[in-house]
Amino acid sequence: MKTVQRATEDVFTAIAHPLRRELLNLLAGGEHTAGQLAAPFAVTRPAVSQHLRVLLDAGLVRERRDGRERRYRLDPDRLTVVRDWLASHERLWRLRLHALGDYLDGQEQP
Amino acid sequence: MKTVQRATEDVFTAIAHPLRRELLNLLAGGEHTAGQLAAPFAVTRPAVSQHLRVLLDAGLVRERRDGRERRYRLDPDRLTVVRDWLASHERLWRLRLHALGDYLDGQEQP
DNA sequence: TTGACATGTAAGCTATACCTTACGTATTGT
DNA sequence: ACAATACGTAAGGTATAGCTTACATGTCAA
Repeated sequence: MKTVQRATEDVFTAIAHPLRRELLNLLAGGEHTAGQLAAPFAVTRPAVSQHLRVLLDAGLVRERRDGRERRYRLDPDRLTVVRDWLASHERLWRLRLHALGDYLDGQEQP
Repeated sequence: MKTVQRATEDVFTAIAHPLRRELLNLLAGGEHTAGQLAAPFAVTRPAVSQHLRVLLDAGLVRERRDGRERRYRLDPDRLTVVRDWLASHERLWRLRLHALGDYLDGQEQP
């Protein structure tokens, strides 16, 4: 019986919400203040603040205090979790394709 | 004001749940029946069935009826959504690293 | 110092994700 | 025909995600 648990700091959960992905996209353009990040969206500023918290907990984003502002920047290291999962998946899939190809090759020329 | 909406068939949401990722991992090993997919987990069979539905809606998995069984297989095409998002992200980040590198190069040798 | 600003946090509401048990529906074997 | 099998779906409960408004905190500027 596999038991599966979920962590608040889960990267997959963090990138599941479209608004959070938009925030990451903005941050890919460089450091931004909380206000700059909140401005483009229809939701309230506290909502964005809470989304930023999720990204922080997931380790995707770092915070730097600068006077009365807080500047956020991307920390893309933890995205490797996603890339690795994706890569292992594609590797497995490729193996299966090869197996299928070999099988078909065997059928073609008996 | 950017408005952001969420779709049930969202791939990112589908892969957010660890159990669903486990299911995809199993399916990467080839076609499985619903029962085979449910067996390894601590949750009930209907729960797994509902997770499979989410994966179906996201287009990550296909269903084939075979007698009284249903066989599921991976359809990895839609994973490109994730890979593309990741790739564009890494591209942007690489640009930023280059920009930073150029800046530092400029500083080193004034 | 005092007021305006930038921001996070608290409290509370609503929608929904996720689980369970109970049931319905084909399909297979006897 | 009948019982067993392999499933999906319905109904309902509970936790929590995600939003809002109201408030607290720290900083700048006059």
